[in-house]
Amino acid sequence: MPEMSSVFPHPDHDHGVCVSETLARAEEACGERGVRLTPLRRRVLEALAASHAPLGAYDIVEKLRKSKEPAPAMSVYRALDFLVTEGLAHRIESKNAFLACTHGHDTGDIVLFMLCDRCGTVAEVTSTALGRDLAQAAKSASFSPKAPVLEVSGLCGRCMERGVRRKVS
Amino acid sequence: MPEMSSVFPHPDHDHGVCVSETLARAEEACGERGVRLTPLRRRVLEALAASHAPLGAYDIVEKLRKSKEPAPAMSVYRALDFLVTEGLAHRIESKNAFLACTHGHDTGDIVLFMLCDRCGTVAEVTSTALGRDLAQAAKSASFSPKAPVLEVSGLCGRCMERGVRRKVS
DNA sequence: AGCAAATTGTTGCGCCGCACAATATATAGG
DNA sequence: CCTATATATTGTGCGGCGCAACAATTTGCT
Repeated sequence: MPEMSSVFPHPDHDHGVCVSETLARAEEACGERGVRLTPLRRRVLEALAASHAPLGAYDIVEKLRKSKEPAPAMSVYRALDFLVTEGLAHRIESKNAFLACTHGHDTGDIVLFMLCDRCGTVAEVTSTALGRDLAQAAKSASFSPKAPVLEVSGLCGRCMERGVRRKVS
Repeated sequence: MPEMSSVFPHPDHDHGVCVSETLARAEEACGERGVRLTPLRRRVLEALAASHAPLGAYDIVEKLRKSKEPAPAMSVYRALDFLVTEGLAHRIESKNAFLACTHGHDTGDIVLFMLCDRCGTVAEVTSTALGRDLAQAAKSASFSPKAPVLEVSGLCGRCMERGVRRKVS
């Protein structure tokens, strides 16, 4: 059982696979829980899944505006709320942006986001050690933790080697 | 050497001490670094130090508006930027709010914020274990970390015992 | 069809911060 | 010491983002 469950995606990989897999898992999860993945929510999740860099709400509004069925900002926000609540997407607090959850972890997992300042890509990793220390720190402070926000900005390996500035779709 | 360097402040302690000590350290730090702690910046820091709950920018604007020398929102934002840059205050990303740094840690320390959802108080703790695991996780992902954001919301011990909802000044 | 609940659309307001202008402060030369 | 120039700080106007409140619509169920 590896400590890390994921790393940075390669910039040239096939997004179609991520998108279809993410949507498939979302459909299934919603079905099980008896909540509805409406067309709008599906389209928002689709937009998120097509990017491994976090998208701002208005980035999505813009994407939808260019498509056949635009949606007002408020509706996009609500769809994002839904997706985050259902664990299908994450909110990146330090960027006020959102990210599709690409590898469905169980709720309760401790997730750490590494944000590359240059290419914008995000690695979503789970660390058991981090979770243990977090619990330990909370215990020492008599604190009962609920929603951990663990985000680190920096440079991904690829951007450190090459000086290239290539944004991921 | 304790693992944790600080916990939640008692709601009934003397804020005057926090404020004066924080300002004193700020004066000194600015003097050493050759940057200026202008009256406005000082007043903003003072407002932050008087509260152990994070303050939004407009909370501070409001405080200043009630005082003798109001300041426009933009100026407050700039003062906050300055304070954060100089390590005299922290930005709480998950709340879009700011907090005076009350116990000057060296730059480079890994800091974890525990935010009480009920009373709003924040505990600012440093964990060496957390820092080690964070570095380990980064290494595994070939990631070069820069600015860690570690925030956990939940309930502080005091709020868990009593059901009282008493906001800290 | 008819009703309750959920979802989406519309309006509006407050927060956030950029870009430019005005002012205050530091530095150099006479 | 005084002024001129560069630098740093603060003020103002404005546009974009985030979201609350209410209205309109759709969906699920009987």
